[in-house]
Amino acid sequence: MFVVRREGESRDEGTRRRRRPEEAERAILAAARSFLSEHPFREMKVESVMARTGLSRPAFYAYFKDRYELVTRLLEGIGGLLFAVDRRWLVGDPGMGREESAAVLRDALRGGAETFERYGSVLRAISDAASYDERVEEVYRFGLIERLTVAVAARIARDVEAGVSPPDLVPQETARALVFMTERYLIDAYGRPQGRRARDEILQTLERVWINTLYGGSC
Amino acid sequence: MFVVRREGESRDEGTRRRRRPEEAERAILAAARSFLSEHPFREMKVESVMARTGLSRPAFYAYFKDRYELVTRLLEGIGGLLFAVDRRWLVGDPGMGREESAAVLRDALRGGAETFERYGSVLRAISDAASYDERVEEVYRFGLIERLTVAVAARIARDVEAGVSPPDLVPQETARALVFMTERYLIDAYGRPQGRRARDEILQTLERVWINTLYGGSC
DNA sequence: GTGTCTATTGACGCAGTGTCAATAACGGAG
DNA sequence: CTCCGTTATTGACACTGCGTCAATAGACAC
Repeated sequence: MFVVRREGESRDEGTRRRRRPEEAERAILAAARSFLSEHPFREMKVESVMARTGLSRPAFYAYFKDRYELVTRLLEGIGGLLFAVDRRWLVGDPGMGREESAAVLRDALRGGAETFERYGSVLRAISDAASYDERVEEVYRFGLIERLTVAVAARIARDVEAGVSPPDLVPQETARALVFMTERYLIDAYGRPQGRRARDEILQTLERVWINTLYGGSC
Repeated sequence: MFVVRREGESRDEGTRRRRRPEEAERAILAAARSFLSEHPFREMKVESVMARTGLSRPAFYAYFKDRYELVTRLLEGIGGLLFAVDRRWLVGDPGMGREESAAVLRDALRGGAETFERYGSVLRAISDAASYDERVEEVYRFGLIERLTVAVAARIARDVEAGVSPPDLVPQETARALVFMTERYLIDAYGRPQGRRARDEILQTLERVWINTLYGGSC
């Protein structure tokens, strides 16, 4: 007799299935992503993630310390993306002048928005988890958001220095305000299963706030 | 013999203390405020709040359904303040022109910042709790933040109509972005026990973003 | 003093967590 | 094909914090 088994299919009663550790870990991460695309972080119990893997709840703890470590692992890679898409503007030379600076910034914002469009549910989960757990807060708020803020502040400082942006701008504070706005606004737009709003209006609005603040008149 | 008892002092072994329901409720609310001025919401257990009242943990449930109802009650009153201080700008007539609109907006932002300076720890707790509990999310995100957004959007729409703000502004989206920014930025600045930053820089930054976005050129 | 009302609490069951010793699937050696 | 060591997996346990309820005991009226 031959018994054909497909991936994830349960076996005859009373038998287990054994995977390579790396494979199980990836399965758990995938299960978490899948769960978060349907439910908010507050509903993510270890049990409900493991139900999507065919493994038991205790197996989870062989791979992750707790669900906070799990979401932290989901952030890996995504965080880097946010820097990557912004790099051209972040490290750019303000010598290019207002018009070109604004154009490059526009590209960076478009890239950021695309990242949120793709990974919105995970980013929303991390942002939520940051208020649940000190270590997630460390990684997200201080490791990612704050690092982005510092990079943006440095660029703003150079713009002020070059006379492209008005001199009464406080780079560190302005950067913080703009980064916070972008984070919250994009999570709101793309972080929920249901309500995805008009892409053009979202980008147009972000561009307007950033560009008028940095490259508008001193009014 | 006379025994002098001060408020909150424990009595002889084995005796209880009985208060008027209203008094007990106020004591619990005060204990929660006090706790939140020292610890983040994630550490607020029913037990640790009740420890500050001299009452037992189960007594809590005679007054509140759970800790989420507790923080919701803490928001009452504060939410109204945020509307009150912004009222002059929110209901104002854009016929006054850019300069005066900007001046009134500046006042509104100052008022909002003062509210956060005073109630920062509670507002931070509510904002955190909103990701823990659906009902808090309802009250805070949709009841307060969204209502503010709608009011701001209405004012922006009038500004656009009057030609005070540029015509390519999307009122609803712009309002959302600005309100989110202000909320997160002020919670960051005033919501933690430790780090209160320079008041002037904070206000100057908020003003700049709002005013350049709404009353700056169309750039 | 006696009785009534109700604020208060000890004790319970529950949900979800994190751990560990025992189990059994896999893979290599013979 | 069989044996055997490694280790992925899990049943069962203890623990934390929650929400409930019947029983207890202050306060006040008479």
